Amino acid sequence: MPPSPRTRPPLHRVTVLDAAVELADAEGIEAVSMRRLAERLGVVPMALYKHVSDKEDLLDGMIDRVIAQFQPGDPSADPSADPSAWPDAVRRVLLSTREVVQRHPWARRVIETRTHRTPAVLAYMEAVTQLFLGGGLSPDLTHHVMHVLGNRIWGFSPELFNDPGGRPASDRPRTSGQPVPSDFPGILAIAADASARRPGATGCDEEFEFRFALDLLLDGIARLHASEWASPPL
Amino acid sequence: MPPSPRTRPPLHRVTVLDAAVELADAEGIEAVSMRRLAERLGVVPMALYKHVSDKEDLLDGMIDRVIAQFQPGDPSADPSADPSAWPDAVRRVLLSTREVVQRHPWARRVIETRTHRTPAVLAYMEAVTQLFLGGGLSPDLTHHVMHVLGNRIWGFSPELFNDPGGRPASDRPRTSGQPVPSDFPGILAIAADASARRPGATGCDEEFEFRFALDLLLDGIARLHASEWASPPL
DNA sequence: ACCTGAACACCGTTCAAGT
DNA sequence: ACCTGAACACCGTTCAAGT
Repeated sequence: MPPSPRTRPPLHRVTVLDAAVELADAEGIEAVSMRRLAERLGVVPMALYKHVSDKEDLLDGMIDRVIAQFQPGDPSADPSADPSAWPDAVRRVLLSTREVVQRHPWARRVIETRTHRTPAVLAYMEAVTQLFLGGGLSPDLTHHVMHVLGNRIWGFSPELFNDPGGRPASDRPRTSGQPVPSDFPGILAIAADASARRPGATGCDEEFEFRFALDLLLDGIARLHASEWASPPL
Repeated sequence: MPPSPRTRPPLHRVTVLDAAVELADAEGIEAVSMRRLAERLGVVPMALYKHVSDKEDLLDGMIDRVIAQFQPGDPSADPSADPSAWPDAVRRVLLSTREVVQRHPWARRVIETRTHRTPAVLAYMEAVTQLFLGGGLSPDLTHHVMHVLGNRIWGFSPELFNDPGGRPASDRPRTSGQPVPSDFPGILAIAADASARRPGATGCDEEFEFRFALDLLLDGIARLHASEWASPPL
């Protein structure tokens, strides 16, 4: 039986979000309905709407809770101390990311449908961006690298990269809305570089990014093939 | 007004699937419900169930119709004639794939949720596999390459690669069910090689594949960084 | 063989009302 | 401030019935 309203502590946003994450872990994302979630919390469905504005907001929040578990890299290691250390640092970050995503198998698919840049998403992107910039990569190369990793590894949707500057954006698509806050210097540096490079362009050139990722892969594969490939190589 | 049952030609599976694709293109995948689709076809919702067994089957069929548009490569070019031509051939295939996926923006996300290996999916994978094998890549390297491309480029789910052999598979996950038909020699060669290499293993080592993809990317990025990177390089 | 009608068990979300 | 009840407009799917 559900706990009586008198004994149950009042709901908070995190309580709701974490219960939703638990439910998705246990029974899959398609089991996460407002009604089932409310039932699990011993509450009537409408009670949830005090803590999330609608189901989109619930999903945004669930993803935030997952991304909050990502290790944004070892903060004790100063990347500029040893610029050549960035590949290992990136590898560590992404392998720990993968562990989190494996614990929440529904997360990647949900991340792919999000077009909002929540603070948690921005903070994570900023941390990874700093690894590359700190390693001496140019803002331009870092930008492309974030696209390759974002799309192919995390599942970030391309819209997430659109128009991070604070420009007019009157007829922007349904993406996000709010500009990048100023405490994400790496992301801002990349955005500034991109708009300096292609002045008229808002957002990114998806065609170019796709070809970049593809050629990067094919080039690597060709080299593996040319050398005497024998598994496992890594 | 909907056409009268007398004047409307009888529905066929393709008619239903193509109408669903059109609807998804026009109003997004979330607009594709059995009821809205039926309405668009001038028919009562239940009439659709003669042509698709349920909504999963509808989505499978829609993806089949999209994948059927993929160009499986230029069949007039014999890959073994010029083994070094495979990177260009792959590039052409994937760029044409991308054009199709761009025309159906909902497709990538739906593909990611499919775990069935429909004949169209198999035929496409077979064609790409043959490009690599024909270029002289080992079955093992081809296998890894298909994982990298499948996951990161097409959105194929990892389950799609599981256990393609015709082994017992009594307690296989909910994936697929039917073994690979024998007219996909490239896929079978890869599967045979994989199970010879890791005898006990059923399916693939996701951890290993992930590290493979990641290291391939990081290695490529490091080299771009080391050389004097200046965009556009491609 | 193909389609229909009524029904069931679900959804997300509104509004006005309760404490 | 937080939760509830009743209601609305949707879902996918069943079954038995129609032509």
